[in-house]
Amino acid sequence: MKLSKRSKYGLLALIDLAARKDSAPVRLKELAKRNNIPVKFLEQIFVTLRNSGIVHSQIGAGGGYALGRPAKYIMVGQVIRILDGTIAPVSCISKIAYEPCTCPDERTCPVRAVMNRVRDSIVAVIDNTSLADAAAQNKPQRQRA
Amino acid sequence: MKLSKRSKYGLLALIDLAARKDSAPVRLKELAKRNNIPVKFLEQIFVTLRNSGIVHSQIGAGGGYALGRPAKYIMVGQVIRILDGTIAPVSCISKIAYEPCTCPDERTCPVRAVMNRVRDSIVAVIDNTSLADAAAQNKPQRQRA
DNA sequence: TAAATTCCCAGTAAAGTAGTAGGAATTATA
DNA sequence: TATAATTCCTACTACTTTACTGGGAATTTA
Repeated sequence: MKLSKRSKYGLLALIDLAARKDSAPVRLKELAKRNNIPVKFLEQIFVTLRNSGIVHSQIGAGGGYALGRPAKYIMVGQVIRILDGTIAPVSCISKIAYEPCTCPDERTCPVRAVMNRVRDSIVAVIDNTSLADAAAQNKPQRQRA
Repeated sequence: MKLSKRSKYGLLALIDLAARKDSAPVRLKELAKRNNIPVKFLEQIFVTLRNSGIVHSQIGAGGGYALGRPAKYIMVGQVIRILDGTIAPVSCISKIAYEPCTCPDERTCPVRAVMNRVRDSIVAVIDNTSLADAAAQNKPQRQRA
């Protein structure tokens, strides 16, 4: 049930982008440094994100990355699916990456039934949380003692 | 976000046990065959389950495994934790296997915050579904066209 | 032209996953 | 008591995934 570093790093950097007011391109080096991520690894991650349209890039000196659309329209779930592949805990319930499993009868498989509910509950969170939501929730922390 | 085969196989076999009326020990061979699981692999899994008290075993001819307590008191979540380790998508929110992560500030880390909610939603499902529930829900299927 | 940046491809060490293999210990039954 | 059936235990292994690292080409700004 683990989130890969790819997704974790990707989300951290994207949320960092989302927290900015202007949409000027930000250098990868800066994103990496601020979030304590190996630069070359983040580079790979951002190429993938760019190919999916999550960010767009500006090459050359003074270049960098910016979000491809407003942060409130980029869902955490979408980022994870792009970077990690499917969300489904077992491949036999995935819509985008279905693969049959080895259980005797998929239609009555009780593990499949439970995992279906697990998947739904995960999706309910990550597909309803945008980068903007995520960026907002660490700033105005709920009151504390 | 994947469930390992270990957990999947373990759950399948346990739910199979849970679906039986009598509590006579069942041979591993039979459990493996019925659920299409490599015997030797299932053997390893059941040794772990036995060490955790989920099942108890009877050695020798005519021996086998039986649930350690009634199926309604064994939660799917407990089995997964035993076989796969922690549930938490990131180790920095795990109570049983906490490890610091690399983000600049764990207290305000937005990824951590989202993953906390993901973890809670997963746990809400798997810690409220017993083996008995799982065994029951494939038999009396909700009405179908 | 020089510096700064993204882009692209390849390699790699370590860990995790999903098993296999072989045999010792224990027990029921004939 | 012998035999067959079973669990128990340890070790090994092939494969895949993860998390990087390295080198350099292409592009743009100044």
